[in-house]
Amino acid sequence: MKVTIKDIAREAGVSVATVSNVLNGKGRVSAETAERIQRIIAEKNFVPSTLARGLKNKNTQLISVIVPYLKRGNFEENPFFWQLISGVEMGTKDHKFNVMLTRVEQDNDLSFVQMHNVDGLIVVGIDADSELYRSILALKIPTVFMDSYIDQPGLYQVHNDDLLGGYLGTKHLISQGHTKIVLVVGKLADRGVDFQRLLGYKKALAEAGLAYDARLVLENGGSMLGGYHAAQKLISLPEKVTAAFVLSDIGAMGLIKGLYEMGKEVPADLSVVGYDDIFYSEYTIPSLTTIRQDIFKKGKMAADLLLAQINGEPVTEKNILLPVELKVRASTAKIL
Amino acid sequence: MKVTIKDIAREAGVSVATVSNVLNGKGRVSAETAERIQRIIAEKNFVPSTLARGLKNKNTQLISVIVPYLKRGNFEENPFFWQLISGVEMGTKDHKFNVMLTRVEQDNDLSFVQMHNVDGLIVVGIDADSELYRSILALKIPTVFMDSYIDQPGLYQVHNDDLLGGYLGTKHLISQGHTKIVLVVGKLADRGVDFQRLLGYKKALAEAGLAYDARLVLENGGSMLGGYHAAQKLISLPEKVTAAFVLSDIGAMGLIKGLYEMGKEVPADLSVVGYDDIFYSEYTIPSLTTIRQDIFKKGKMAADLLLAQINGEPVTEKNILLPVELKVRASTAKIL
DNA sequence: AGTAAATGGTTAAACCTTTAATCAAAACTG
DNA sequence: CAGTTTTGATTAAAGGTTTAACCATTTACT
Repeated sequence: MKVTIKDIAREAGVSVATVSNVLNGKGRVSAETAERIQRIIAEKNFVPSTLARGLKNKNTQLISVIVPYLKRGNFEENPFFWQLISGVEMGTKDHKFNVMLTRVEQDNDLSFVQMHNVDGLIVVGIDADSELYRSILALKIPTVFMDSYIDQPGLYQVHNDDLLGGYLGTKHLISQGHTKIVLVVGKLADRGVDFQRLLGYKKALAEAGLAYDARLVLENGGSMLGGYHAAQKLISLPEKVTAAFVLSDIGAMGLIKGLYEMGKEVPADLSVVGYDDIFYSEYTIPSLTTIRQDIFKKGKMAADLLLAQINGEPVTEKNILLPVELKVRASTAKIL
Repeated sequence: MKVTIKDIAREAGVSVATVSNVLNGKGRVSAETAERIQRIIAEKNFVPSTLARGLKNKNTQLISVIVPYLKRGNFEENPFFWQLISGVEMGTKDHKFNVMLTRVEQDNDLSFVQMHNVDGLIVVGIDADSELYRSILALKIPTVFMDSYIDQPGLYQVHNDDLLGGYLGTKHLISQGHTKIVLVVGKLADRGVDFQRLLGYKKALAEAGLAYDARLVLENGGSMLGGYHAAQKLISLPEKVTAAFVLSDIGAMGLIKGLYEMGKEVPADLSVVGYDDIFYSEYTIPSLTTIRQDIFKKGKMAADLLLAQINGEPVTEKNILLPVELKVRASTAKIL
């Protein structure tokens, strides 16, 4: 059936310990023996069982990406997550690690971690105030948090510079003469990614001597449909706004669509800035001005950081802040 | 450290065998004892190790989704895959199975299957003529093929009715008066998804008494960029075409963008039909007429089929054909 | 030559479960 | 009451690998 280390040992006329030693480059084994064993391994296409290994060593070469529960659709809809996961997969592949994808529902069931002896966790966008967060910490296994802004020293975290992103997007609009700028956010909290971007938004306003108006901040615009609905809210605002900064590209797409259906043109009637620079942003009509964050790279970074943590390697910086960049395209224009 | 079956046994004052028995509902154990053990298990939050279990039983509650190598970007770009995987994840979750995501590169390295003792495989869009396909079969583990149209009885396969899809999209355009219809495909082969759709395209043409013209079939249009380039090819065609049927929504988005940049309007100058009905298709401008396939459901179906296979349950039909549907939106219009 | 050190291995226990085989006690039989 | 069946458990082996502790040769040193 399945070829085991025993088969190799028998074939090579040595003990299993010796085979194990050449497998792991440990112990003492002569060059010839090692070579012979290697040859037989290749010949018989032997792959050591991670199960048996893990049982002994407590490691499984398996990490898990946890995406907190989002209502169905939202998750699949946003390429952001997929690019991220793709980056993680890429980052682990070279190190012979595999990635398990696990969507944790409201029950916060993390039993798969113990079941599969997962070596480490990458957690995306979690609230430090949640039950899930506490459960994850209780696991006491190597973990990297992404896009979570958890205010606790010692944690491994990866972010893009969201404050800067919020600032750049807003500043760009201001530089085009806009003064009434709607900010469309997913969920407003006193921490997290959107909060940081809001800080950047405020900073840019303040720098330009513009007053911050909380009524211009529209919530629940994180999804396509959310952005679409935000269009109506935006139109019915008492003051006349000339620009919108939507904190996700898919939200921006929804918003533009909503405006379009109400006869408003982008950017003629309203300038729109998105956030993320997903693949589609270049291909929408009009193409989307947005804040670019290298999502793929972020995923890869998180993987690197996690593997370093798992292998007990020292890292210079546990808290990584990646750059963002303003991509000016066709959805924003100077005010007349 | 980690709580094991031994800890439970000690606490309950029984042997580990007894604990194992209540865990698996086997053997004979009195109601009281069983209850006491259950209580302690819950109390101590004990989860049996899949590693140890798998070592004994040869099953790991782990399946893997294999996406054949695609050039980077293409994979993350197409929400199709993600919806699919999301469906798979959903389909396995209830059965306490977990999903490993594995991108197989050109090296066709499937060693992770043996390493992790993966219980089953879901393979997306593979060519029956490839090395990878042969390697997968050689594994001799439960497998479901999706979107592969492998002409071999006994295999578990899931498809949408691609021939019908090709037919419906073409017929829709013909019904609007179009006679010169470009077909933009990913890769033309003598089998597979695109081939089936091509068959449908031809069928609709034949039915309408229109001649099939191979020059109207444009290749390499499966990605966004591919669709974008297809726009130029389309324009420079000797005959004047009035419609395009692009066999992926993202390709259609690219095409529309390409046309737009060359001053051509959709649907005024050219009608466009896409394929897949991904999330964005409703939000593009103009919204995209497309062939809807329930991708999420397809993923879930594949998962169900795989689990049935793994558990040795009888299935009535190994070869599942799911329906497709024409969604008429704004990117197609009657010819003047 | 006699001892010490290096070389190339082997043995056996451990990791955590499952399960077939076994056993003792209790509950039935007639 | 002696024998049989049922009940409720236990023991021990097995699954594939790693690794510390050993051991027998060979080589090096004075």
